[in-house]
Amino acid sequence: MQRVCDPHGIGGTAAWHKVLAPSFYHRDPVTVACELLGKLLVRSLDGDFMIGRVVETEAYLAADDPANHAFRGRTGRNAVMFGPPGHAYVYAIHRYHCLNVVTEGEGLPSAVLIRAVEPLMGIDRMQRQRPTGRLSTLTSGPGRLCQALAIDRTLNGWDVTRAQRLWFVAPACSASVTITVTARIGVTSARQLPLRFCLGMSPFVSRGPYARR
DNA sequence: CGTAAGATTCACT
DNA sequence: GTGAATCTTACGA
Repeated sequence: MQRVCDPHGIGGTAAWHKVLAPSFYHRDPVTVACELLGKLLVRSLDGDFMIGRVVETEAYLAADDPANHAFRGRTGRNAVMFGPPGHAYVYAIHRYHCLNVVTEGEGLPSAVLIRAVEPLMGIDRMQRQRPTGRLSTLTSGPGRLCQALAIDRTLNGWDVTRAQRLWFVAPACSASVTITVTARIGVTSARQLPLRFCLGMSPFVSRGPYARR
């Protein structure tokens, strides 16, 4: 079992966080999307640590999901989704990037989009990449969090189970969470499917009644 | 090679 | 709520 120390004590005193292993991602995207809520996204850059708590995710299914980039087969852009689970699928949209984690594997092109995190650590470093007056708009959106955490295409295909550059951990202290399920944001097809998952009442989500301005 | 579309964000009305 | 910015990717000629 791989572990990483939390130098700032996020998650409680003397916290040791378990790095999420390949088996965590080797499941269906809905399960992974729900279980990623409350986990910590860790970005290591130039010796700095940036950490955010995952508060909003979306699942993109391998079958019968026209909103999935892989719906019409493998292309240069979506190739990572056809690879092993636990790797980052990063793509560009307009001026921004979006971070996904590949799930399932076995040639099933499914993934979970990370839509929002709550900034916990390395906030000064995040603000350097994405200057905002308010903390509530620093990482509340898929493009925003990638800008704040300096995530771009150079991380496409990156193995997020190795605790280098970009990875996820389970906090040492975690409480049970309430999950709100809604339709996905921004997609132009399969708008009805309930595949967006938010931590209940978190003000750091991108949209919804609890999103802070 | 040209063109259209997009899992976004921001400024503005 | 609406529209523009902006740029990569996909696809057809």
